[in-house]
Amino acid sequence: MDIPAKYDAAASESKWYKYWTDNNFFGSKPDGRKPYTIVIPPPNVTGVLHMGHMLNNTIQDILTRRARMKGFNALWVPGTDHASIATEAKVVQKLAKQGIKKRDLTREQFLKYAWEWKEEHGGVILEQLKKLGASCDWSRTAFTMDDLRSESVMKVFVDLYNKGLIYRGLRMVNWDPKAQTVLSTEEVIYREEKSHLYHLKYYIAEGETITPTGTEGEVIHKDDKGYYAVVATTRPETIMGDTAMCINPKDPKHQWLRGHKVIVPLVNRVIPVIEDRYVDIEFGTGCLKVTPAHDANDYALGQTHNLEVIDIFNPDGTIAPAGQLYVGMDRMEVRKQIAIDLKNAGLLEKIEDYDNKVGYSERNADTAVEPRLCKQWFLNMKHFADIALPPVLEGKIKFYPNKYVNTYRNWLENIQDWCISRQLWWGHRIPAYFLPTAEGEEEKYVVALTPEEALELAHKVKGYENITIDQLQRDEDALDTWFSSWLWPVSLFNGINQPGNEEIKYYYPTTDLVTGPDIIFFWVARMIMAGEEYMKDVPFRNVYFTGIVRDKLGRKMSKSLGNSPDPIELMEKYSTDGVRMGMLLCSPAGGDLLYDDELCLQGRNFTNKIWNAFRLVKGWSVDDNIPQPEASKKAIEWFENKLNKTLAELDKMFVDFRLSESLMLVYKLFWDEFSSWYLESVKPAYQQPIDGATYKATIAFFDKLLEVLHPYIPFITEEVWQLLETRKQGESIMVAQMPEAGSYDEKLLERFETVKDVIAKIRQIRQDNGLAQKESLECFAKLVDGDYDDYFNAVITKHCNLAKFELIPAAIDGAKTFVAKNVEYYIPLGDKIDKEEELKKLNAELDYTRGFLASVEKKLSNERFVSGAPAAVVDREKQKLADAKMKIEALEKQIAGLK
RNA sequence: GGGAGUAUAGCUCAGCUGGUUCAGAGCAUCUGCCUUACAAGCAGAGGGUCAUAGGUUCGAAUCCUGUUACUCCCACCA
Repeated sequence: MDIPAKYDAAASESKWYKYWTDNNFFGSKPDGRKPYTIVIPPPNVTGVLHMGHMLNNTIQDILTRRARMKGFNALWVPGTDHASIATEAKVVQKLAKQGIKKRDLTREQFLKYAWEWKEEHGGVILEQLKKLGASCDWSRTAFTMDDLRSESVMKVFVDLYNKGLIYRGLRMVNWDPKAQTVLSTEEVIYREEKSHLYHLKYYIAEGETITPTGTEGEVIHKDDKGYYAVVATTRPETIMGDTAMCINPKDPKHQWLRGHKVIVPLVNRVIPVIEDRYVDIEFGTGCLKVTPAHDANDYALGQTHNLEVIDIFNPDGTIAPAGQLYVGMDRMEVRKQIAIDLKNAGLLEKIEDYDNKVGYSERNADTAVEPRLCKQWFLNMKHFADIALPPVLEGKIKFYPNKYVNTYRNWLENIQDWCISRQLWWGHRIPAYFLPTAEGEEEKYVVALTPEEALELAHKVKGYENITIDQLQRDEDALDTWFSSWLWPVSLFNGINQPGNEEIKYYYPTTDLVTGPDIIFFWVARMIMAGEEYMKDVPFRNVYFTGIVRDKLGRKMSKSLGNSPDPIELMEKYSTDGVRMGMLLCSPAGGDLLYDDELCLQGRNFTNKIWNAFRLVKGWSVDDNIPQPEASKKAIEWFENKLNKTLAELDKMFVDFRLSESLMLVYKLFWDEFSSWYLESVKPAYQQPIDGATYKATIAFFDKLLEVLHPYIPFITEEVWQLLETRKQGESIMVAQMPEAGSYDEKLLERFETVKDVIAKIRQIRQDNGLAQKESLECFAKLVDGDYDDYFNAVITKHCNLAKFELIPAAIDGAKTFVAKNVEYYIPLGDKIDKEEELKKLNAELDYTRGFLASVEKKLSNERFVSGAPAAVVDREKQKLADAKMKIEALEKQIAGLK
């Protein structure tokens, strides 16, 4: 066979991916085997692959491929998420470029554009996953807005409404003025920002007289215009909505204000001074302006003190007519302008610098969220917290790393109701139908799957017995995207629409979930809720939380920093296998990962190593008539044991999701143990044939190694596996059986470690004396104590090119010498030996050993140690003592001999 | 403000219930080698008061307490 010197990754990748899909190796159907199931965290349908996806999906693919090879019926279900806000924003943006405004379109027209966009850009990310080698069952590709999923969402909404768990309520919610929709509390991220505290003068209303109360520490402001109080605020633009000023009743500074009224600056509205212990006396001036319509805390104050609510903002964040001033201006502009106007009016005392935390939309980082009072749909979360907490606390679901259990519990124990409605069109439209009502009358609605059913329900409402279907007004709002994602593990198997069907029974609960900790609340927790609610069982057994991919300086990867490499380019540069390895090499279990291109290089170098080992083995000619060399026989026995031990260790690591470590383990197995030790032990001399038995064993080992490596680096392993032996059409490493860990002899492995030590020392002597490998040496062994272990001598002979390797009774003078275990080794080099140098070395070792002996003796002479420590520990120390004494004796003899 | 986590070699990390995996791995560095599988390589070497101060113990990287630094999550004082 003609083997190219270089491995052509690109050709191999497309060839084998096609081969796998052509043979439907990724497909899964329920059968008699045990299932292994992963559902993909659905990426945004219009998204592109980033480094986080690379990591996440590499891990999922490793788990899936390994399970498949372990004999499970492995299924990895792919799909995409409609990502309501993000996608709608993109579509709006695109339309804006064409001069089309969303508000000029009907819902149907807009959705037509949105679907076009989805068809055009959707699925790119799935193609990219294919390049990564993802072994998803593509025939099952789902979309959160496809028919089955949509139907599931509707059914669940109606069901939860009927159970009384979904309700409609007027609440202070987080409003995104750019997307013009409400957000859930989880969708708001707070950022520290350099801001200002504006100190504003609120004059006491005309006619009010001030009498100091005489309280110690009282602060009364007065100027030529009268008495005034100072309010510190970060948001002067909201003063038009002020309906009270609030002080702490215990605040000594402001006792004089009690019971008075003050005038809102510029607006000139007279508002009461109210008292509430909520106000922090120490913060700012201790005076708080209360704007019930635009701050959650102020709203709560307004409720207790029965304050008027003046909403001064339009949905887009501009000032509404109710604000009276600055009508039509954007809130941020108003903030600047009002500061100037206040100053000019002498109403601004000062401006202080202040670090403030401002909420932003998670999906829309440049627009500050505005607290706003409006009517929305909510899901009662108390019930869901109650059913979702036990499975995690009891260990029915395991989190890796475990620390997230705390995070999870904390969230569930302090949960707030979930605002599930969004003022968007791209999404699942809420199946609620409003009944016609008179102006000012309370709203009435029914919830049903179809307009027809809604009409039936409406007819049962008193006074609506005769309305027609046209009079029903369906709610314009869509549902939060996560309201469909939370059903994912159930809806993918149609478990909502067709409970108890064959697929849901077989695949549910799924096995592992791989995702980022950033969506533990958004998604993981809610899937557990939905799973428990609808399947009465957990949606998955294990959740593996990946870290966040950072650059090597520890910064988050972001578009704006430009420190995020393009995954596709990486795969082209380092090969897909190389990048997969690179991702995994830097992902410690439970920590963030500091990504560096160097790691992909290391990965690519590894595939090259495999390729070269393959070239070596495949280059051998086999002669069944020559006897098997002793060295080969022993090396095979050793490697067999080594392999079994490693396989056992590997199994353990996978149980604990220690994937990065597992890769390092097999990396070393292949590179060090197999290539450097095993192959060098069995390698025939140049252009000499290899015996049949050794060849067969070597191929078998190689085979197994490839199989073990396949989940990590699927392409090169398939390529080499296919070439290593004649394979039948339709065979593939990805459906081969994963080698099982057999028994192994720990003692034998330890003995071989000594062998490595001896070989290394002889190599050192060669190097020190400039002796080429071609030049053969003689080596003599002298037993110091115990039994002589010559089991692997043939291996030593082979590695070190020894012409003679014998056991002798007495020391040899004037030879290079070293001690390993209980044997002294002598290598006569004639006059080449440098006595001075040798003595120096031996003396140094002698000194060290004596020091070591002293420390052991000290320990053993400590009676408290001897009596307190377990017998086994004491025995070990005694053994150390004996070994050291023996070694000292041997060294002393050698030194004497040299002299 | 509440909580969680981390601190071990230049870098990234292992080191579980204290004692032979006790000071380790990979990468990087340095020194030899173009030795017919592989220079994208081979053979070696150096490098750490285990953040810090105490404590428990015969014995601590490991357990406990304090301190410091960093990271993350939650809450949100205008």
